[in-house]
Amino acid sequence: MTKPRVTLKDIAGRVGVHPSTVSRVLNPKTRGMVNPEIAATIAETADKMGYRPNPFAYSLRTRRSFIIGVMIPDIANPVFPPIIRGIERILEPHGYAVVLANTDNSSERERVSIERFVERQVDGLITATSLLSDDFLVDLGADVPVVFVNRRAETPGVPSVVVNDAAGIAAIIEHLVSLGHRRVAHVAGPQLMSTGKIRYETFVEECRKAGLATDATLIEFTDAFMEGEGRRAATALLKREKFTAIVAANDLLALGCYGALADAGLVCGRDVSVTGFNDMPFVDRLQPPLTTVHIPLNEMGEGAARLLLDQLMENGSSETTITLQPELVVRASTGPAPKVAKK
Amino acid sequence: MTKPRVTLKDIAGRVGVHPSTVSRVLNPKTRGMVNPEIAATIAETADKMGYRPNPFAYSLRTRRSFIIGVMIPDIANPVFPPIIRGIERILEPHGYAVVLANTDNSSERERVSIERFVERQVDGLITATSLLSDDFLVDLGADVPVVFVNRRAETPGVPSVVVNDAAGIAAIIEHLVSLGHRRVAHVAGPQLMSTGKIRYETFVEECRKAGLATDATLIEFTDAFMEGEGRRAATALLKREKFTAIVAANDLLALGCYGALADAGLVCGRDVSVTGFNDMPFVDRLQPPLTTVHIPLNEMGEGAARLLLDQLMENGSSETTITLQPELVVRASTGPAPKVAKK
DNA sequence: TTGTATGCGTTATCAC
DNA sequence: GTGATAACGCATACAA
Repeated sequence: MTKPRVTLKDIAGRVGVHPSTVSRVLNPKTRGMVNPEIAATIAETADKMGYRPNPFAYSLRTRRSFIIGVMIPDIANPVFPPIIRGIERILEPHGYAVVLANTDNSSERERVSIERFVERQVDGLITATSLLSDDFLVDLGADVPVVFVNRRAETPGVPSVVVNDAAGIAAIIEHLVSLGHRRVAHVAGPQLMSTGKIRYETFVEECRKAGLATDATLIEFTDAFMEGEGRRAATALLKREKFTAIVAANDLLALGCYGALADAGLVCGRDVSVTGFNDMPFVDRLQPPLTTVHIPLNEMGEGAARLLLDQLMENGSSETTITLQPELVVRASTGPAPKVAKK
Repeated sequence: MTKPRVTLKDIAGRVGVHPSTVSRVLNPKTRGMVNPEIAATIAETADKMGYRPNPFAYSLRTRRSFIIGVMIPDIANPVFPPIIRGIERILEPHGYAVVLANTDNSSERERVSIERFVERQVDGLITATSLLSDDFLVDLGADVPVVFVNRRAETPGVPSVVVNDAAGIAAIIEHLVSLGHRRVAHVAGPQLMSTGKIRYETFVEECRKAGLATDATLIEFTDAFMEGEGRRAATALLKREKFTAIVAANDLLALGCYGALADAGLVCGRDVSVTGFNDMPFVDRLQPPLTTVHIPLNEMGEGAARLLLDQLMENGSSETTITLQPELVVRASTGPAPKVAKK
């Protein structure tokens, strides 16, 4: 039942040459070294015998695993599957397999995941998480190239692919202003994450520019980009402030705002407008459909994979940071500011 | 920069023993063979030197990769992430890494993915896809244990974890009957998949038992469990039949039905009731929230992982099939049958 | 152009 | 109990 695998030696014996000759033929880079006729014979019988290179032997020899580690907070967050597929689409044709690690936004789990990746000798690492410092991620205690996705690297020279968060937030503010909103609250993301920080800072800046209310009490920070945190934050805001719209730092937080509004008996999109960020799958089917900023998740994954490949192939990696443009998508969760700000 | 990895030989040299002794100490199974004192010294210096076993050398020797392949149709389908996390939760503590393959419901891609997995010498395979025949999956041309998840294996003795589809469909029919529905349509899944087939057959059977209309024209088959197919099927049904409810074979198809109803100017849950299957994430937030059958996705993944571990550890795998119980979740997409069936 | 020899880092089978 | 040695399958520097 367990058919023993065909090895180079088996083929060599069959053809009557030395295993190293077979090795040369089967390796594209060295195939030119060998007599074309005998090479053809070897290739043919290798094929006939169903030869499959032993990845362990290969890796042991070359120290290349052809495995890429991808670290994300949580695959159940709809933002990540499209990114992952983008990564795979680029990497798979090059022979790389992807191993995922969910960190659940725990720096401890990030650390452990990285440890596992290094043990497994991954050839590269793409991380969409952002708790650990750059230093830690960049210097893994091994020579592993890293690419950040959806997170800006502080260390210069470290490749990353991000969206223009500032432009997205600016578009949201402009949209809300055009609807007549003057008091806009912000459910801010974790300030340890570059996305949370930039969106927050841009929010403040754009409100100021637009002449909107800038009370610090209109802002509530969260510990994680998760629905529960969004709900908590929005509830707190509703308790202490008056406003007609909430800008959430991402879709999941916006979803939490939906919950908080429902709790308070307010109608989202009429009493209070809500905006998200990311345009993750299915938010167009929510109740009400979410006004948000669309970001090209697939392209982000593809870009990250390409940046990684650049490093792996030692190409003078021309670009180091890819910045993608977001796009405002207006749906029913935003509407004209009510004359009297509810609660 | 590239610190060379510490090897057994390095440790041996440091302690003054032979590498094989170090190997014995570092392997739990053979540690008992060696003098406790020297063993302690070795373990200590190994730790101090930051020893990490080389997985390639280990795998080359033992033919175990500690990698499990997981084949799914599409990670962007919200049903799968919870299953995957369930799998990882069980497998990770045992040292296994998971490599995913998306097949996009293409048997060709399934074939290629399996090929890749076998090449990479995965220790086991979990598949949530269902296009290829059992024979093909079970006999991979290598000695790789397989577990099916969310698919019933035809070949006896092949482990699988499934839900009681029949019970789920029966609960839906009972629910609809209690709401006064008499003409119920079915958007059936692909009949090549066990879930599609069983749900269809149960639908027919339960309608008969309940005395509902059983016209064959009330049923439309789809080619894939995808939103677009659901929309197409529901549109076709609306064109040719009268009914007050649609039972979709899963949530994604139900989502397609939403679209078709909207196209036809009908209000889901009032004019026509719609039900799904799976209770995938976010369907409780749809417009309207979807009445569906909840299935324990996490447990399915965990169960599959456990069945696989049973095979990997050569435990006399006691059970071979795990059947989980589904649960009807009533939401706003179902309501009382309107007096006059809207087209 | 091809064969020889060696080593990648382990585990396992021998002796001692 | 421990050391020596071979072997896992491959790539490659060197020799021919």
